Amino acid sequence: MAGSSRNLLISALTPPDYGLLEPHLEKVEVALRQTFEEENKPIEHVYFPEDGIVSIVAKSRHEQAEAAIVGREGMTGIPVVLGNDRWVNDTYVQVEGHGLRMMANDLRPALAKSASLRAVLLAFTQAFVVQTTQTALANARGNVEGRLARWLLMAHDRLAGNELSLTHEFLALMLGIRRAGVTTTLQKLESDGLVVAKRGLIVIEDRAGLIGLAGHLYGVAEAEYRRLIPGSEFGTDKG
Amino acid sequence: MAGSSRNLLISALTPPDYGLLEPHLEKVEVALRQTFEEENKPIEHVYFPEDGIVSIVAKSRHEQAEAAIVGREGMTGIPVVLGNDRWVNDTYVQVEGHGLRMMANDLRPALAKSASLRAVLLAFTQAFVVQTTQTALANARGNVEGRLARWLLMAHDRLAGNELSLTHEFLALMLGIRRAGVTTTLQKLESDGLVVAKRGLIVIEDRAGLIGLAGHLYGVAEAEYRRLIPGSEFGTDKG
DNA sequence: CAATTCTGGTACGGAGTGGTACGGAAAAGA
DNA sequence: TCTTTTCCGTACCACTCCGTACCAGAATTG
Repeated sequence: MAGSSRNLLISALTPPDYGLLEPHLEKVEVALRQTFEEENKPIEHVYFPEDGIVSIVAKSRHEQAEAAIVGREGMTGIPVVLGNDRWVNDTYVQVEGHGLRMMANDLRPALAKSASLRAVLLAFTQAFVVQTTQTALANARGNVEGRLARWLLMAHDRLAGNELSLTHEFLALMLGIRRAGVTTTLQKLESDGLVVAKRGLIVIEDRAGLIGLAGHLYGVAEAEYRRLIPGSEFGTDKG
Repeated sequence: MAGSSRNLLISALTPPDYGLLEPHLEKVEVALRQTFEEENKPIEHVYFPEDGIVSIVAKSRHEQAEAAIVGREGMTGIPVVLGNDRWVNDTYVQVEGHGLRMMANDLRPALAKSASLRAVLLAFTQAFVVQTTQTALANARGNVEGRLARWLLMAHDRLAGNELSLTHEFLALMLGIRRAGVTTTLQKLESDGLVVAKRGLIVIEDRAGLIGLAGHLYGVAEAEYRRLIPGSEFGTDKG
């Protein structure tokens, strides 16, 4: 409504709330693997992506797996919204892009002042929680093919085009599976005409086909987001 | 501090905040499979367990898997704390017990009034989010043995004694695995002296041994809880 | 242009798990 | 007590996926 940003949270703010944040928002480009949050380090900035994808990764010793991804529909810095300054998850850029950044210390007083700002950011927090619970479900019940299809769809929702620039190795790390498993599964998808895979690049060709493969693993979190942040058609369309 | 409840959130409230809630709190017994939250139905009550375990289950069509459990360290009704009235996850009693209940409609004005109440409940929300992300990690990387050990430990943290009354079938549903897988894995644990399993009953015998089996899958979420809700030794001790 | 690193294709054995099913023992109900 | 239901022990097969490894082509660096 107010903010003229491609970020759906910013654009969902009322004019007064946007006015609270606007003086502190800074347009930034973010590079691959740039880190926003690290285990038990104070979070300095929150980030509202306009393009690109950020991964929230659950860790434990040397094991890791992605719990959620955030793009132009959301923000990083959930702990700040929840009144804390850190958590144990890592948050870093998975697909480079640009967006709006502000200091966590500037967000805190704005949150304290405006209940309507809290409402929007806590609504997104709920959508985020649902996404992590759906990831837990997908990891428990889904096979590699379905989980990969789910990931590609979630990435597709958050990108401007159909091209996705990342390596098999990184994708395997996110899904918690073998790199070779990503390779062979992508070949299967490619032979079915759903994607085209090149070195460091995956092109989505048949979104409907991917939805069929992902089946029930995809859609619940996206519908919850649309319910919580009305006005956007996130996940139903491309843009 | 204030509330004389076994529930750790209630007892972490300041006296004024406890005073806000106390007129609305109602002591209740909850029975197995009693439901607090269902997909897209308005949440009527929030519940602060004093004993027993509540499961938060992510669903999608006919697939389901547990995303988190809540006992006397927490509460149900996360969507209410986040300013909404429903979500897509089911929440129901996994191990019967008792606790304190209040109407969601009575919690909302209290949350609006008291920033310090919000702070406590949002801090728990963060601990809850971390638990779901750790579940996603465990489901992605852990084998059945480790995931079962993790579940038993998390249940043990939330129960008064060492006895856990539930069936293999139900546990399998929660972990998203076969019922037969639960049976054979429990036998393995029993032959190692970690648990004793009877019909509809599991007795924890060797907590340290279970921690060894669960390895890195257990502990991160519990440490985050202790950091966020200080004063309790949740997870480090029994009681 | 040469050397090195990165990335992806392929292969093999094997452990783990799913799907399924049957029967018996324990508990609940008649 | 008898019947029915619930719950658990066990078994078999199939198959997915992991761990690991090697190599080749692409990209990057010197």
